[in-house]
Amino acid sequence: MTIKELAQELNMSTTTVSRVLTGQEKKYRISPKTALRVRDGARKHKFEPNQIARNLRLQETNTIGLIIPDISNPFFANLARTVEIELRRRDKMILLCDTKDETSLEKESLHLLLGRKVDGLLVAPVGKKYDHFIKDSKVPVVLIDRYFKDQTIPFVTTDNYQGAYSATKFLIQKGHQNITCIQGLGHTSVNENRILGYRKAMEDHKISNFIRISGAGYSIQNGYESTRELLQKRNRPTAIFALNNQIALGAMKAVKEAGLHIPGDVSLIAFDEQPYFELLSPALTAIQQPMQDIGKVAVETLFKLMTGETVKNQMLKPNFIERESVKSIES
Amino acid sequence: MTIKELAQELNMSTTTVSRVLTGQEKKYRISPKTALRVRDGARKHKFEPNQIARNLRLQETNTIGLIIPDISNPFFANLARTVEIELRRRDKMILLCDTKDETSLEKESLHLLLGRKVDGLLVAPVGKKYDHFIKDSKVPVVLIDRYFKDQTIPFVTTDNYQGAYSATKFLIQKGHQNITCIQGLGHTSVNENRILGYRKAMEDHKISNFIRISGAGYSIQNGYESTRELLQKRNRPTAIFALNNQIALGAMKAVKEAGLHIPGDVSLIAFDEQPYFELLSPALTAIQQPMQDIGKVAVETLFKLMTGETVKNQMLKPNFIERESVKSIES
DNA sequence: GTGAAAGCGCTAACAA
DNA sequence: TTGTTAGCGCTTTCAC
Repeated sequence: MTIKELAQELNMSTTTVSRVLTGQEKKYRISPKTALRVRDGARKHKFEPNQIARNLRLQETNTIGLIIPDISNPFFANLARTVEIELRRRDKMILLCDTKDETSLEKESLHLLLGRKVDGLLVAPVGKKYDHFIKDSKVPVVLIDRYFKDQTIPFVTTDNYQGAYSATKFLIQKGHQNITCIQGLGHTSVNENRILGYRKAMEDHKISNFIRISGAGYSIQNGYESTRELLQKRNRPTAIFALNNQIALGAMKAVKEAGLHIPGDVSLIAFDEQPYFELLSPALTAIQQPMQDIGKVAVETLFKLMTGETVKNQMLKPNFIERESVKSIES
Repeated sequence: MTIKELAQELNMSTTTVSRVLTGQEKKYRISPKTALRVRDGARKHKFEPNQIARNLRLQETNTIGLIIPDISNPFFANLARTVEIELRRRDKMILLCDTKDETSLEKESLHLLLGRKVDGLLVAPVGKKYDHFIKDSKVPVVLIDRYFKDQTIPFVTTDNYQGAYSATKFLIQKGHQNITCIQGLGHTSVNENRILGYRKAMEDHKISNFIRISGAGYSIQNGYESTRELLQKRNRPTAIFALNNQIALGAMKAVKEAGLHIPGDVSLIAFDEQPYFELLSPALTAIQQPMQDIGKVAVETLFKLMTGETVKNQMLKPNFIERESVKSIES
């Protein structure tokens, strides 16, 4: 059923029907009687306005594109959930794209979304290139988690530098010196800042000779393989700093398979927190990101952008959770 | 830039432009020269056809609605990922709705999606009511994970009965009798079938007097609270069967907090498999669902439906993974 | 208080 | 081989 058919049935113009259905009866002083008839008719026929037609006419879709690297990574899954809830409150829907951390898929997603005339874009970019966001995107976009240096696209993220610094410092204070980082994707801001924090802590404590960075990729696989290699080294690290939850998982697996123990043989700290970390063997010491807040603030920022307000970048504070995966070393 | 503007600039009709841009130049025998000019012009101006207008005209949106109860549950996050990949291959996009397992939000989502004229619906329903899917949905829908008995909406799911039966049988063969189930949402088919499998195994082994079902909800919270209660009982179970991954997590947490041990004090089996299960303390014995297949088959089924083919329901086989969370009891 | 009609950007039937 | 035109379903300007 279309608005035209409904109007015909009620013997009035589509204009009138449209007006009451979009809540403008006051504005146009439509008689209560007419309004009632319209509403009744609409209900009776279960009339649901065709949003596509509406979108075309109004030049807005009430749809936001969400571009993330991996929805099966609990970090992003949780983020997606918060975003969904926040957007629903504002009567917007999500078009979801998973880029598998591939720039080509990211570009494709961007154009697909732009073609569908989304009103805004929330994106955790792959991070390798960003020209497409600068040049092609005519709609407001806010970056989540990862951002681009020297670019003006607003972002909301965790203070990764700070988080990594305090984790590394914690290890050092426990007596560790031979601390290796297993990193995610080297070109992402997230990774860079975590590395920077790690590096700075090492330098501040005069052990920059021990700085080692290994691996590439935010995956269980990478954590696993990198750790396997590390464990075979002559000068095996006493502590591993895994730069996300997946890497930490892979690292644990490798240690276990090697017949070694955490923290007895190696200590481990993870960036990211997950509900099951406290149940692992041993319970994992971790840096928790304020995920709820990230999602909330990102949506708020996007809406400000869409209404032309000025926005500022947000760097939210992480939270250190000490558990059992780090051993004290006597010096 | 619109197709009209582009056509004007090229001094030809929108028809011609449209035809070459939609790959119909052969069909209409458009001269190669013209086709080339169109393509060049489009590239030069970065023309991207307005999909909204296209959708309105074509009466199809190339969009599929995905309705799930909780995207932060890794089971559904993984499902979403597979679905995304499969749909992208077919040039469709996902509109994502998270219902928080609330029927009201599910209904709302359905109408929102219908209003946006999605071409099809993939839904893991809350399961309490389903009238809205039967009556209101004019587009093809396939149910994932959960389904409705006595209804004709096609579904793809795991053989939950079978999975639960074999898990229970496994426990019994290890000498357990006092086995309690912690369930998810009682009204879901998933839950019912798992309970049925559990029940049948208990009955087949003449220990139906030990049948106990506790809890309500697919959450960590529910697993935690239910287990706490169970542990305080005089006749505490020797084994717990957690009906999903979240419940299992909560159960482990409660056992740990009570100062007890798995499997020494209680054995535990989880429905669902997660990458970290093997790293928990102890490694969790689990029933693995073929998640990739579920997503793939669901998308295939939906497409058959959309092209008018006949489809049949699918019940995929689960896989039992024995690890360390079950103790043998001497009789 | 209500309605006629234009137009959002595209495709396709029909015409040439 | 190309173009004219109607129309997808809605909102809104302008007119009454």
